[in-house]
Amino acid sequence: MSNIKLPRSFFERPTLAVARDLIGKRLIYQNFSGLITETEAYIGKDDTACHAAKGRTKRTEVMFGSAGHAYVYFIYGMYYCMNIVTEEEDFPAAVLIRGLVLDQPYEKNLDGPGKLCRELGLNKDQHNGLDMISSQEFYVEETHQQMKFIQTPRIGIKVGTDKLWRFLAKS
DNA sequence: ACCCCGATCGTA
DNA sequence: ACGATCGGGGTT
Repeated sequence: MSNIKLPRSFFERPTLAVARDLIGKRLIYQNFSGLITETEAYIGKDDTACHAAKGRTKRTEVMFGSAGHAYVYFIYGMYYCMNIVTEEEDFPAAVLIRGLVLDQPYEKNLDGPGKLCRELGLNKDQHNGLDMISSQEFYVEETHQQMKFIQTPRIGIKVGTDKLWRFLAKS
């Protein structure tokens, strides 16, 4: 069991590679920990499904910042979704964390980005913009799980469904 | 000041 | 497959 926190260089890579490689890594938040089982990539201004496609605004600002920071946004009047910023500064991109299997209670499945944030208590006020590299209670850890995965179109969006930018662990 | 819609969820 | 839900992002 390695306790190696993923370094910023892990997130400063192409977003698709980060989204793929996050499958099977362990997300740590306070007393919660679990394996990431589902991710989606949102990549730059040319990706019409990406919030940053409309440009740099107050909401999307963190996506333009440095990699390894949390981008947490509010949606549907009642849910939060949590992403990790990727790539170089000023290139707005992030990986949405859509699925997590908790270690405790054993293999509790958080399948869905809203459920995941609700269960962990992640929200915009407290967590948007947090640096997941310098934090000691909110970060991603290396594992040596070799999880297989499949790629599919992204879920719940009306545009950009032509891209296979969703990564899902194979069970 | 306001309008409109959404990177969802739960139930059917 | 669909309706509930409603805050706030982006624009006026």
